[in-house]
Amino acid sequence: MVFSKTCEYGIRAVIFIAQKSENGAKIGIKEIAAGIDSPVHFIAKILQDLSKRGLVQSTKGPNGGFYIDKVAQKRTLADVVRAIDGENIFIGCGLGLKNCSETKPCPLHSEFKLIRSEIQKTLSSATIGDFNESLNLGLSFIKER
Amino acid sequence: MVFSKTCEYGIRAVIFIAQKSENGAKIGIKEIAAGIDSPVHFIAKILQDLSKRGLVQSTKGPNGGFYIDKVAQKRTLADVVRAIDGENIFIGCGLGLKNCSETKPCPLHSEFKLIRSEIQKTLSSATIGDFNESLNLGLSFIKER
DNA sequence: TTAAATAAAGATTTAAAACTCTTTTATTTG
DNA sequence: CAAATAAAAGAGTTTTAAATCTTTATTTAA
Ligand code: FES
Ligand code: FES
Repeated sequence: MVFSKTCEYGIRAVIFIAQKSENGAKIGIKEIAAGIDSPVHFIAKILQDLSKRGLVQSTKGPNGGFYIDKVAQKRTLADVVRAIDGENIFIGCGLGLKNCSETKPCPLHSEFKLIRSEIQKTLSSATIGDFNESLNLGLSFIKER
Repeated sequence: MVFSKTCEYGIRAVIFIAQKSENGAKIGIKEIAAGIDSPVHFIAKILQDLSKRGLVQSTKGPNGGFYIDKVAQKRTLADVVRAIDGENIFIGCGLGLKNCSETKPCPLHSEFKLIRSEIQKTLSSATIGDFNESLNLGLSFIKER
């Protein structure tokens, strides 16, 4: 809905890695793909990108994989979304006008502002570190079966 | 962001027709396309679909065009969105899980529920009739220039 | 009753998103 | 150092969304 499929996978992968890498463990790409139920190479691409931006970390070679360092733990899901889908969801007009503005508002401008700020609040108050396993306790799910 | 481009055009077209057809006038497809700044044939397709579903009305021939009857005036933007983009925005999981449910919630389930209900509230409380010109008074815009 | 106007329908093209496959590079370990 | 492992990079394919073009059907009015 709100996010591209790429972005949904990205968020789920980040959450998955955060859950699993709590104690410094590294998670291989295949395990991640299985864990969030996504195509292996597709999520690999996404993580490469997030890795360049420092939102996840990775090392190659045996026992390599993805993890999340102290710094990245403090980043938020808003950063992840911004990295993948860009700013539009945070600032774009709901009716697709090029510029959302107070001076030339669309008929739903004030309503969309509320919606966007709700989205913004949700995503920017959720740090990546919030999703580690000990906080999660198996109460939530990032794949179906 | 939240809607497909098709849906954005659709909403804008419906609002435009509602604004212009207040006194029973009919609006031609070219005028609509110009008025909302969209490709003529593309919005034509969208309106054909909305027309079949009774969300707008149309007549062919000279002086023909699109308009909105009494019944359609009472329909809401939620109906328009549902017709074009389907239900997903109202019920779908923000992280793309097949089924959003309380029993198997994603990590952001309760937050997404708030977002969705905000969207739902906005769209279902805006009737098509709300957008006629006399209410609008040139205070809002559905195209840039 | 014919010509013009207009939407409807259908077919096609283009562009973007989603997904896959292959090769390369870095790292570890024996 | 060689072999194995794992991510990075790049190229390619498929699918879906967006946009365009052409033809047909309906309505009006001269
Ligand atoms: S102008 Fe449309 S949301 Fe601000
Ligand atoms: S399960 Fe994700 S929003 Fe409900």
